[in-house]
Amino acid sequence: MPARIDLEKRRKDVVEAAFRLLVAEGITGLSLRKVAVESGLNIGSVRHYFDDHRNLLVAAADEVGDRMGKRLTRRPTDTLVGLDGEPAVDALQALVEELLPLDDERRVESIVLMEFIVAARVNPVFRPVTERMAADMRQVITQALDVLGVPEPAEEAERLIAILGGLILDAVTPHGSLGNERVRRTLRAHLRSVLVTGRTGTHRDAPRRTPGEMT
Amino acid sequence: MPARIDLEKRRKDVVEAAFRLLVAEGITGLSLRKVAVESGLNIGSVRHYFDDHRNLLVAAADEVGDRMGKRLTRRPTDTLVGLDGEPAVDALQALVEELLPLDDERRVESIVLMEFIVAARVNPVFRPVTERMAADMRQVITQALDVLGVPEPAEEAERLIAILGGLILDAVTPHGSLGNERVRRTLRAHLRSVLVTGRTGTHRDAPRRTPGEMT
DNA sequence: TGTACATCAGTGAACGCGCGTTCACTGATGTAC
DNA sequence: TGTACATCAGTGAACGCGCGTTCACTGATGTAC
Repeated sequence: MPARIDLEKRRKDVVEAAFRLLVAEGITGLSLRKVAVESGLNIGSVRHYFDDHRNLLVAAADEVGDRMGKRLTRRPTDTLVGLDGEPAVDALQALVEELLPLDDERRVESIVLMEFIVAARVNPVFRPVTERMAADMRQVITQALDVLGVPEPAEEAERLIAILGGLILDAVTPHGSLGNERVRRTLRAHLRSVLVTGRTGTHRDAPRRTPGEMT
Repeated sequence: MPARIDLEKRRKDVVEAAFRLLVAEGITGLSLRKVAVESGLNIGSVRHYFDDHRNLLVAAADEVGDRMGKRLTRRPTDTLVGLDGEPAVDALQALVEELLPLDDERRVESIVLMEFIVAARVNPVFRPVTERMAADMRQVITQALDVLGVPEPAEEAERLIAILGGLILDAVTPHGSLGNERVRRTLRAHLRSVLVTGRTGTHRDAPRRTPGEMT
């Protein structure tokens, strides 16, 4: 046996370098040579770890898929049981903010994710990852809304997921306008409207009464 | 003077070919050679019309910006004045559906738009177009909501724009799930919640009364 | 009316470059005996 | 304990390819006179 090297660790290092390149230059900039330079390796070594260019791309896509998967389960939906009103809004906001580019780490992941989602339209290689992510997200968010007692959780999940997609896209891309605070505020306004305003018998609605019951 | 050719018409033809390539292969596939083949021209001719590669890309981005601009003003916000309840929902839905990829024409535009929005993150050349589009959209939608009497129209515009971005992204990209009908349904559910449910003194809320006034 | 010419739409070969891939190679290390 | 060898991490030159760009060129046509 020759030197047994931690192949997985090296691969992670290279994928990390790939992430940096994706952020700086987009998927177009992700050439084997640039990744080699960025990770301090010889181009031959990069190829040694990943076999070919396609495999490197897929490895990077898988990695971002794994990270998003972890983020989705970081705040289990069980803890939402029984929450109502503002506490429910807070808890759901925390769950969902895991997915938004509100700090450097999440920003990198969101950018990488967007690059692969858009690339997947044209390159089928990325579809398994992006489809899995979309399905996981739908499942987790639907369940969260269901646990919180939102009527029609599947429909509301669709709407919330659309908002998340739009917020991520806008925050990542330089239309400039959408700073962290505005992202948070827009999200909160939506969650409030779903969890509080939308439901009958809660805060903003007058309590239901049969006519004549009052006074 | 030599043969005066309709230079603008030729440029449009080439841009049209560029759109087709963007749909088929993404921005990566938009090489001068491929555009030449796709538009039935010599590569030298393409260069003759656009000077260089960058200019061709910018011309395509400008074109999609122009088309989106036209779509934004196709249904003037004046016509919304005085609408309420379901007619308001219908009218706003019609306005906003102009921007969604619900038929081939709009689908092409949405795809091209997404490609340039994502590319703009890394390539400053496209920023003027994407920023102008974002600003126009914000302005038109804010005004529409305002005219319809929605409280906090700016905040609601932000939320609606996020939903539109997410819906476009999902509809264009092959997570597959979001067919035209689901896009329409999700949008309608949102518009209804903003225009009907959300406002005090309208359908779902009991009319406001000072305590004791009842009976 | 006729001719010379300037203009410019359109051509396509040739260039250098960065790319992914191929491949023969080096050398360190664990194992067999 | 010592030696020969098999294994494989890691190297980097060389390849063919598609790219954007350059550039000298053709030829049709409108204008000047």
